Amino acid sequence: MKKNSFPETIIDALSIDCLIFGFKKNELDILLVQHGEGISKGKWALPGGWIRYNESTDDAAGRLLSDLTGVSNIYLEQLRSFGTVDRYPDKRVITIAYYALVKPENYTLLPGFTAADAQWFKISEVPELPYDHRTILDAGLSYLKHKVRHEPIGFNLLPKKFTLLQLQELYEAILDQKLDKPNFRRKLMKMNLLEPLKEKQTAVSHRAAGLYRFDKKIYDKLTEKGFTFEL
Amino acid sequence: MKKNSFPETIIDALSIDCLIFGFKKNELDILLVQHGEGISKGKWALPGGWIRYNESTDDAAGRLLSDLTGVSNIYLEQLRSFGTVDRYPDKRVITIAYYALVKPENYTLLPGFTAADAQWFKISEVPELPYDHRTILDAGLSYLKHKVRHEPIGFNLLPKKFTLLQLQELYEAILDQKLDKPNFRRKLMKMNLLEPLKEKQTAVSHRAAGLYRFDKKIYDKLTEKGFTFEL
DNA sequence: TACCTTGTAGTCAAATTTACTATAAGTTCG
DNA sequence: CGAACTTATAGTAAATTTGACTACAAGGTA
Repeated sequence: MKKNSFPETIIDALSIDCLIFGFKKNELDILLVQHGEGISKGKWALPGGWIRYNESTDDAAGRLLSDLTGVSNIYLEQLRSFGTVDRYPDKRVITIAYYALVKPENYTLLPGFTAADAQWFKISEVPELPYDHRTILDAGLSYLKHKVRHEPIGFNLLPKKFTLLQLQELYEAILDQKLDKPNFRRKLMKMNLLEPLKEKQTAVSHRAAGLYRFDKKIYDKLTEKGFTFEL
Repeated sequence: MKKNSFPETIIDALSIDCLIFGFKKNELDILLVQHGEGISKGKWALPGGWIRYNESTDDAAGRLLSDLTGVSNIYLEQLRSFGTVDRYPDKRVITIAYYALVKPENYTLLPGFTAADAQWFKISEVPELPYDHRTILDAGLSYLKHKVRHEPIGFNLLPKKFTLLQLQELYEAILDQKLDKPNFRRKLMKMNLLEPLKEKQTAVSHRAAGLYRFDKKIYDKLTEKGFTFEL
């Protein structure tokens, strides 16, 4: 194919916007950046950018994400594109939205970003967003809510080792409903999806819970045999 | 916003491709068109086209669909975009894939199309497709398989009035598995989603089955009350 | 040691699923 | 006409899953 001679050249009718979700203190968070210029100056918005001629859209989203967090092995998937005529002022831009799930280990932003540039917000405290970013966020939230029940992606929001209660509280936050502890526990355990570690919680002022790990290899093996994750 | 002075101008780095599904004779079908020019000349491919500056991507997909079928009230939704660097030869083009579900009533193609231009293919008999169209088709099929179990969209592939067996056979074709007749029937009926008509099948060489209709208003009302379709 | 808090096991009725059997209502063929 | 056939529709019963609980264990704190 004809390669563009300036690989940094971008496709100007098409952008990427990222929904970067995190989970801490039993709250779902989202990472926003502050715009330095343009009519949305000073407003918090979804981090985004442009696609270069020599990178796939997936790569472009990955690059933007790693520019913010410095990490590249983060769960990242396309949501869908948003293409109404008037979504962006001044010129026609269609955007492809991606969503990412970030573990607490990767919560720190790349040095160079200050709290004035990029910041985690609780979902319930997201400020007014420019363009159609609120629409994109709502679409992402509702997709997350659905997806988390049919695929084991929630683990990407927890540390590598976690307790069953942490997992339950994650689900309660995303699905926005209380769950019964013994029943939740039993359901998960019956799936044979979680690998129980020989470790326990430390530094807690109550009986320490056992730690578990999610192993994608186990999940893939079960899936081959016809297992489907449902919660 | 700055309007483009030539509304027919298209965005040249971005295209639309449509997965148009149909269902007949217990087989899932897809509509393909034959390319008249370019390196894919003579090959059957997904119908597609370009997005104009003054239309949303949804509208562009609707326009392409109605150009083929002459009908505009067809179930149509975005799948997702495909944006690898090399997916299209000669220049960088990212495509947004849409999928549509077509009722038998709308199976006839618009006059002007001959069998040489556009044609329904059984899913199991789709020829080799150009570019990444096979990837797009597979993504659409797997999404359809998932979606049909969680939302009542299958009805868009059946005539307005249908029997329970027709519905069951539709599900069997999409999910690729046999289902138990009495159990399938009971499950559907318990949802109170299907409106039984006072009519029966005609011109069948066996006991005529009752006809049913899917009413989106009923579904919306149930959904408000917390009902979720699951099969 | 008493008393919190959270972890983990177990119980049991209700609801749902699964795998069937049975019967009804038409058609077709001899 | 009636036996054979096909599909429709109703029903049944065991097995499994869900939902709402109770009970007890294992720490830590005062």
